[in-house]
Amino acid sequence: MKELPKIYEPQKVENEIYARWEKSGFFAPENLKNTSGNYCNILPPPNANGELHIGHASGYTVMDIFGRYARMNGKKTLLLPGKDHAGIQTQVVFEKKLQAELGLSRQEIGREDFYKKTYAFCIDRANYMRSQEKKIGISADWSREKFTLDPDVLKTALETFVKMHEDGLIYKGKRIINWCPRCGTALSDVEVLHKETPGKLYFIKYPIENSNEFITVATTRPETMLGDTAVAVNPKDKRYLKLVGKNVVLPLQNTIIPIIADKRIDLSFGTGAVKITPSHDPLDWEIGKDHKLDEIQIIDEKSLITELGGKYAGLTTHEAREEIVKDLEKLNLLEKIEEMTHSVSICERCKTIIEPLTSSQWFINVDAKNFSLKKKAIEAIKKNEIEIFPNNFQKILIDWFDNMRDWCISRQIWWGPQFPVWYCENCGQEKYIVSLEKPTTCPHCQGKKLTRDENTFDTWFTSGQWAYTTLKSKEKDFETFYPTNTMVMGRDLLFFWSSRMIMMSLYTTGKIPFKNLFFTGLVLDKDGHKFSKSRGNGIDPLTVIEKFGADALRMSLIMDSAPGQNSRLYEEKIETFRNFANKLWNISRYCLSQENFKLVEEISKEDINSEADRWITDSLNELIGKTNQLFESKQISVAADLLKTFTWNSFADGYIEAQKIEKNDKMLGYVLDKLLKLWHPFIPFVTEHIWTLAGEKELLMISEWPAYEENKQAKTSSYFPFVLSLNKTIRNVRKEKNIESAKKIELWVETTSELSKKVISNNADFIKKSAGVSVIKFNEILIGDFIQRVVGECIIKIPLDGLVDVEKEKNKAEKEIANLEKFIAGSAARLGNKEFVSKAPEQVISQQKETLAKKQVELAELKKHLASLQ
RNA sequence: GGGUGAUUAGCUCAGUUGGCUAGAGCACUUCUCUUACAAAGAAGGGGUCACUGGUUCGAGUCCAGUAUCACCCACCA
Repeated sequence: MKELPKIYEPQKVENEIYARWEKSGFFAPENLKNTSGNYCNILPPPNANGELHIGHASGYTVMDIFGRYARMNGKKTLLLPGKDHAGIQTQVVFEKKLQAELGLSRQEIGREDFYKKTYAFCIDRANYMRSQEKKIGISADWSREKFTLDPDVLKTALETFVKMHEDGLIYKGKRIINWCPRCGTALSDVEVLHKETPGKLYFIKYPIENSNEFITVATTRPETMLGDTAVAVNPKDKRYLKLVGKNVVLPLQNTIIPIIADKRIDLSFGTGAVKITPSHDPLDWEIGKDHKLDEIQIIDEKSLITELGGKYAGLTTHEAREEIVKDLEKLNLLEKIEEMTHSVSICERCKTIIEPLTSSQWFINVDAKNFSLKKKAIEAIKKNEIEIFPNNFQKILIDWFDNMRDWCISRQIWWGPQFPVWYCENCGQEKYIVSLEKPTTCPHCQGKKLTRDENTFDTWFTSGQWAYTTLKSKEKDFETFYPTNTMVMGRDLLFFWSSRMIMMSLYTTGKIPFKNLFFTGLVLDKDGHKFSKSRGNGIDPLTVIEKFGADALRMSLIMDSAPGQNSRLYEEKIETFRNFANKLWNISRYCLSQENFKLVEEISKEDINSEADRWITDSLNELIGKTNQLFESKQISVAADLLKTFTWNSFADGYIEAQKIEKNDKMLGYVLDKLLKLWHPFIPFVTEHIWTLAGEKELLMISEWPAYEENKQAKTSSYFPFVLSLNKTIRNVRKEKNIESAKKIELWVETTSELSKKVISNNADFIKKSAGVSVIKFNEILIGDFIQRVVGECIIKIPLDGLVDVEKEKNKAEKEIANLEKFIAGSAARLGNKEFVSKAPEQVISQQKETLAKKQVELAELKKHLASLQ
């Protein structure tokens, strides 16, 4: 056996290990042998415009852990990777790049060229990101990797548009939408953020027609009054009841507009009277529609006042506001201005203030009569067809669907798939043709001059179909793997993505897209802040991997966190897992250094010789059972924690130390074999590396997951822990009395328990060696100074002439007696309680009785001890 | 305005059908370079599980309310 380095160096082996996995072909499901059942996770496609960040790494780790677990459990496993073209975001990123590097705007290079260049940019980024994904260790099938703009993927997505249009779920209409003046496009509701901003509330007096009276309205945006077509009050508002039905003269515009009543008006806000601007406010637009009010668009798509704004035409909204306020003051129509904070809508991507506008856009009717997307989704979720982790997100999602409004899917950007919609020069915009291919003639007038709709799709329209557009690249994959098993995503994508996938999939395939939906929380920095460029607190996954190894990164991302909960990442934390990988490495190094060591899959009864052997095999079996359970309930961080405790405390500190005295190489090989397998999903690199060093030819990645023996008796497994606690007690005494490690001590045991005696005798060598004991005596009379402790049913005495501090010993004993008495009192009271005895499960009662008996023995011994000290 | 989550050791957090004299890692104290590992080993200190009630034989765990923090949603003109 060649000399192995003392310290595990992931940097030197990870790339090579990944290359072996890839070369083996086992990332592709069809190459896996003896499979039963399928497992599929379509990986969320990251935006192909940058690089991986720690959030991606977090999700990928979770997916890979589940994927590797499934593969080792004999499932035909497919993790399908991909990239997203990410419409608006990529356009924003690439426009900046274009400006910075070439000083050009997209308009200057033109739509076609811009598209080509952006495409090339995305492909380039995708290649780079793929190399990052491999570094993390994702066992994905790269031969199936997809891009949202791949022709086959896109075709499936666009076919959905055609079908939805045929089914009447798509309509084009002039409605109020969120307009980003910087991006120059409409946005859906979820792409708009709200920010609390200080502002002013202007109280403006509107003169009532043919009267000297006024009605005062309050607004934060006085400039929109140019487009007012009504003033509304609540029908229950007694203050204004008599004014309903009358008209007011709209100041500055001098038009006559009505006073209407609408129950959506809040009596308590402002003056209770609201100016209605249907063209520039969502609520006003709805009220306007219901009351058949005119829509006057006075702000254009560049945030400038239109011709309809009279003398203010051409001003920016900001300039117009100042002018209007001045003019109102001159007319003595401005009653007052109050300071207030209100929430302002901003663009999710570029943070520009959103301008609500009426505009002609394409929408999906999410609540159509023949197929209500939202109702179908709610139904599926309520029926638990999709299990959501954490479970409480179910309610949040249902509430969101309940309130979902029609989905605006058209964007006026250049980057993204264009609508498969055509217009004929003769027939105009009203009579459009929906068709994947460009029609040769207009079906209405046979005209031949056809142009394509310039709109591009909302990114979420294509990524919302990702679960099946990817699989449909190979029809057989779709049949085999759909619906998929697991979907993992960040909680920030709850509304953006999970919701859309559920709706779109139910519509197109009639089935849910995935059976399990697992949300990861946000990864935050040490102080709980989000990672951001402006804060400069980013942690680059590759830097971490270079410094600590991919396994350490993976562990630090999934530990200390429950589904949907945020977690914090910082170097000290990553370091502890680097240390763990090194511990496992050294455990293995020790095992490998043993003479006839090899990994063993099975052991027989004859291989179990000592208390320690029995204990470790029983505990290992129990560990496997618990790990399986935890995997099933998706509690991977708890599972990893359990594995860690077993590996470090039970195996390394307990078993291996004992095994040094009573050798059993076969047992070492057995436990290590199982541990490498159990650990593999979490820390695939170091486990695969050790596996190979141990002489295995097949890859650990496709080895069989350890079997749990359900009916295994574990009666004797508590004997060895008793030996360990005996050891600990002796060491504690040594420590307390400052006995140098070279000095041997005697151990006098007093016990009536034959079993305890037997267990101690059986493990005498181990106790002697590891606790520095020269001789063990049973039930003999000891004369002279000694320290006494109680362990289980034994009193142990350690003769120490001149070292015993009687006062200290007394104090210690008294304190312990008080503790025990308190516990015994409580326990006895419980057992004396008829209700407890009749209602608690048998197991709890017997356990309670057992503990009580033990503690009573201890107490009696301690009291004897105390008496002897008097 | 509505909702969700959090509140457990100095710090970061686990604790999923209620059975716990409440756990881990880091940090801390003391000792040890003992032939797998100082990125380690050994021993130890540290918590009325935010608060108030309730249900229960039994509550960190379930219910109701309160407080603080965080996040999300919203058509607050």
